[in-house]
Amino acid sequence: MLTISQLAAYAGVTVRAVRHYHQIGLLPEPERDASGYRRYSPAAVVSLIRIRILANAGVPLSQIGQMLEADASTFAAAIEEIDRQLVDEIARLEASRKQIAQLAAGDRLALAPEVIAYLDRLRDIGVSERVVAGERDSWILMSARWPDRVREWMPSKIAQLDDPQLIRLYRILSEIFESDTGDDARLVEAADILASLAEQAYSSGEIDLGAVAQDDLPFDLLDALAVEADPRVQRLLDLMRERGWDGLARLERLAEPPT
Amino acid sequence: MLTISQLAAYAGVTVRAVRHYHQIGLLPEPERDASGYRRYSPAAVVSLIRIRILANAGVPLSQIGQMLEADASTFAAAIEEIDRQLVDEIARLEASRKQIAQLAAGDRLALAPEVIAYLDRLRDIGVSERVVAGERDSWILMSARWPDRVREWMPSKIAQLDDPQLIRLYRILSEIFESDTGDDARLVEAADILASLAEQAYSSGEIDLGAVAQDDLPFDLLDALAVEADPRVQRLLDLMRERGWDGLARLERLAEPPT
DNA sequence: GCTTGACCTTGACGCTGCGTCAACCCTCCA
DNA sequence: TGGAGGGTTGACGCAGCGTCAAGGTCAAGC
Repeated sequence: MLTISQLAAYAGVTVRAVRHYHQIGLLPEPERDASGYRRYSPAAVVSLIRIRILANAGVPLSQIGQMLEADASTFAAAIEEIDRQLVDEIARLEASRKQIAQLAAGDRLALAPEVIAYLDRLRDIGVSERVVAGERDSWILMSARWPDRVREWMPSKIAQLDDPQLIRLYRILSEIFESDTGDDARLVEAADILASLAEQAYSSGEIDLGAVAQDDLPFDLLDALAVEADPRVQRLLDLMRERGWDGLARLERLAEPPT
Repeated sequence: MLTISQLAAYAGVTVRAVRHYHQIGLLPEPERDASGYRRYSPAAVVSLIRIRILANAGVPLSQIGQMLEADASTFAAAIEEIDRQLVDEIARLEASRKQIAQLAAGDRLALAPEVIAYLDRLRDIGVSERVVAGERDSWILMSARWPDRVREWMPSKIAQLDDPQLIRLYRILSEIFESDTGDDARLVEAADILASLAEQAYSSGEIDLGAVAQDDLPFDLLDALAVEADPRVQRLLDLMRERGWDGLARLERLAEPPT
């Protein structure tokens, strides 16, 4: 007859594990000796090892009991199911590794390389860090909402940065938000350029980001984010409304031009 | 300003998860409105998404806070560590899949194919199912204790089954344990053969399972297992002692032959 | 006979990342 | 004004044990 620690040692598990198996009814409680100690027969070692074989194979403890009693076909089906779950879990971890590799590859926010390129391009044309940070946050939101489509959109966004009007717009915005003064004339100028660009896009039938913009991620959120970062953005929004446009991240023509 | 459900929806997580992040201090609690509701700024969406990016990459929540504040090299080191853990975990699951494949391959106890072959061989030479089951349980214990070495030992074990004396021994044992009578003459015969085989092995310098037998897995356990399966094994053990041998699973010559 | 150390007992909390009630309050809309 | 659909805190549950806590027991040496 064996004590619990001997049993555990033979089977290569901890005493605590054995007691746990008793608790959940996986391994039957043996008789106790006079002092209340559990006393095990050698056969218990075999039972315990069989349990561990299944547990090591990834079978949840809650299923092991049934599996040890099951007939061959039931057993095989259960095994297949467990294997499917293992495959899924492995796939999930592999996906995590890819994510982590992206993070390690310099970019701490897992933005697509195209977005990184876009932000770098902004810096190249003289856009201030503050404005770039605002753009970055916006693209973080966009990437979270449309992780796949963002990469498709970037080439045209990058191409647009060749437009001298757009470059001028970004530079003005940089100057405004780099300074602490409320330079309203600059804001008006920015609004004019923005309205002009919107007009061009509208007449050429170009609809910035496609139909996705309709309902799903309110572009209002992006605007609100910008306003929060710098309240002067609110003034810019107002100026745009005066010019017949609603929003900023996504411009929409107002139904009725305000009086 | 956003409610908690809007925040959660934008970031693609559950409300419960957001509250959990508050609880563990990962996401700062926002101001409450007059009725005690949490009200979030748009920037909170970005914070939350950043948290999720790391979490999805397999970073434990407890580390995400520090990682978001860490400098580049600390961050990189942490990433590397996480990746190592992911690799380990994947390896563990792959190992489980191998185990499971073995189980699916017909053998429900994960015995090495060599052991299965040995047991089949026993059946072929006419050994009864009961005795084979006893052998199987013994090899389950052996495999648990020496998972790698068992496979090396089997070829010689299988070769030994060509010995007519051994075949005869196994057949006698089968007859004994298949019948319900206490046929002592048969037991004596078995003991004689066993002693003779032990003598041969001893004189040829063959030490059954090598030095492993010394201390680690008491072969007494195997003997006790057999006695438990059928008490008549005890008589066999006694007979062997009379013949100067101790044990059964592993025979050892007694220092002093009993009087 | 006494101490000491190793081993046994039950009971309970901790870990991870939330899911899922429960019981109650707030807001908005028909 | 009533009901649906938000929000709030608090608590338990999940898997598989690890790890105290607070004792009782056993074998050995003095």
